[in-house]
Amino acid sequence: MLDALQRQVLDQIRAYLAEHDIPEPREWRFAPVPGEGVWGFGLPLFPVAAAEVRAKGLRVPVPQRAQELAADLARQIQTLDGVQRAEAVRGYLNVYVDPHRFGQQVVDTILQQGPEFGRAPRRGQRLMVEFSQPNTHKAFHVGHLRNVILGESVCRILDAAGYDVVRANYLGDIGWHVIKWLWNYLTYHAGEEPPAEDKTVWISQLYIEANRRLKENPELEPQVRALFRRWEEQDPELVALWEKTRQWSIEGFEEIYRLLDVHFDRVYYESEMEEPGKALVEELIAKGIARDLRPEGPVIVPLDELLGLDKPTYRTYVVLRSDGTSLYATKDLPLAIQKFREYPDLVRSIYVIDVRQSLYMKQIFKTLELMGYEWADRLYHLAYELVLLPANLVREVVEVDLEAEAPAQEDSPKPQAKAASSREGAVLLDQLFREARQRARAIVDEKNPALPEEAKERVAWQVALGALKYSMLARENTRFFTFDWDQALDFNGNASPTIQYAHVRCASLLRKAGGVPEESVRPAHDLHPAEVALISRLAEFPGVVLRAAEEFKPLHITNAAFALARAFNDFYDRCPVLAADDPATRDFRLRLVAATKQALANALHLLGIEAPEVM
RNA sequence: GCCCCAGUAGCUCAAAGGACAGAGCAGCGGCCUUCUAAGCCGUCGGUUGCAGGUUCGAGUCCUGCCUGGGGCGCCA
Repeated sequence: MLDALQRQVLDQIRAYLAEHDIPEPREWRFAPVPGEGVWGFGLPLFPVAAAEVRAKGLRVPVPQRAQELAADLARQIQTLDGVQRAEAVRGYLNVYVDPHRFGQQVVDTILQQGPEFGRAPRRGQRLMVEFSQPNTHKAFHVGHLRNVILGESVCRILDAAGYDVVRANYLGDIGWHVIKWLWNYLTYHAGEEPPAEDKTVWISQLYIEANRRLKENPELEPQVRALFRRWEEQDPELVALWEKTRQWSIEGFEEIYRLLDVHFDRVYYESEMEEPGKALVEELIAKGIARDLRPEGPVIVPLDELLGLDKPTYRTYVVLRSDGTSLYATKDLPLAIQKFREYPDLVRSIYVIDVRQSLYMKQIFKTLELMGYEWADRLYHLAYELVLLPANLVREVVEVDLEAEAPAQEDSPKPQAKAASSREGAVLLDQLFREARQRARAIVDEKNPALPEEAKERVAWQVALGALKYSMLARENTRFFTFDWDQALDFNGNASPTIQYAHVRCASLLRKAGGVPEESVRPAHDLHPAEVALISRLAEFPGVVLRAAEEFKPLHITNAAFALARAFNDFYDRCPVLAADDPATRDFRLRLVAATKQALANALHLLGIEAPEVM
């Protein structure tokens, strides 16, 4: 928001450097100026000084030269309109701006832009984000949650950064797990229908049951294999059942997506990729990219060999089983092609998939490159680490999903035997949601007993879901998330309720004031340090959004949102608004509060978290 | 054997090669006849896994180790 001023400062610096024959650094990056109650930006001059010393062979220590340059520049920049003060401090050029003048600008901008604040102009560039990718006929549990929450937030951030985002889902609607499920259904549950509620639970129970039966009676396996053959032959009756049961799963997923406030623009089905995939494998063989070892072996793509790499890098992978049945790789290749056929203008095709598939993703991308697809370099694997579970939860997950992602070792990282963790089936989503809601509800009852019942329920859900989402987003994508009730549902400190609460406080103030003064106000009072800090946090926000989009990191948004909430709470504590000393101060502060409320809401929106009016 | 990720305060985590490594939780001590205390203030807490190197400057980059996790031709 200080962009224009920063550009002017840079122009001055550039002119100075040119005049003194000093090489320009590759990149300029301003940092906030340190100190309480001041606002501005600083620039380290060490890189410039180092470059000059090197270029001219000076015998001056770099820090000393940096300080000299900073001092020289400070004198010039001091005179720029909008600069309150410029000074050289230990090699840094610090430029302070007038918080009265720019504070007014920041507040005006936010109030004028409203929900658009923090959003960049449209770029006219489209990208696709594929995420969630659940398997039908299986459970949806806490392990799958991180993907959905991360994917959704990244989409919102990219959209805010000006991209047109296509949200894609890819359903694992066929494979051994589906056939096992159908076998169990046909043999033991023929004709049954899932309950209207909890479809997913019912479906996952049948899946668990199928696995249990096969584990206890391995002699039944030929039945499953026979069923798989019927599927391969596209037995109409079986296909009809598959379609019907798949729909049950899909309805269950849609319910979960609705609860999470997630939606998709395009859904691909794994089953649709099978035939194109097999055809593609033949093409790969014909092109000499794949090697057909059938019937003794599978069809492989020997990437390292094709690329002439001695060191194992891309290695070799299998694209088709020796019996001609398909694998993930068989289907991922045509899927990538299909995406670009539908959306040839994608500037990026992003896959939100856990980090264990990094090598596999590289293999797929490289194969497409070898096939000559010019868009292969636009494919991007957005990797995230797994959700770990405390040891006493792990067994339950394995129970739920016998092909679980969770490491099933008793000594998995950080086992925590907390009472809250020992609940039965705590990892299933509906139970997770129920527990979260209950915990939030207990706090709402305690904090705000006067709230009407309906509002309490709504707030409890907003808080519960927000806490869950925030706890998963407020960490580096590449770090493990160890699920823990007390931590995921911690409502204090660096957590979403703190941010929501700040939003509520803003709302409350504005309600009591009876609205926001409409006219722009230039603060005339001495701005309190807490006010200046709050304003500077507000001004940072649009830049944070762009950075979060560049790096696909909602973490930057959580950091900014929490810092903003803290700055507001500090302001709230120290600066009376309704009872301000004079009407002008009150008006400015009310507008500042309204701007803060808007910024908090916009930040929460990017995280997929609701901003309540009351709590 | 090769590759990827992580290692920062007691715990969970931040920190775009830049100013004194910061938050939260936990602990201790304060602040509610004044806009919601889901808050604020203070305090305690650090050899950033180890050893070198590059740089004016390294938690961040490079090399080598250590520890933990993950991946590596018919799993998904």
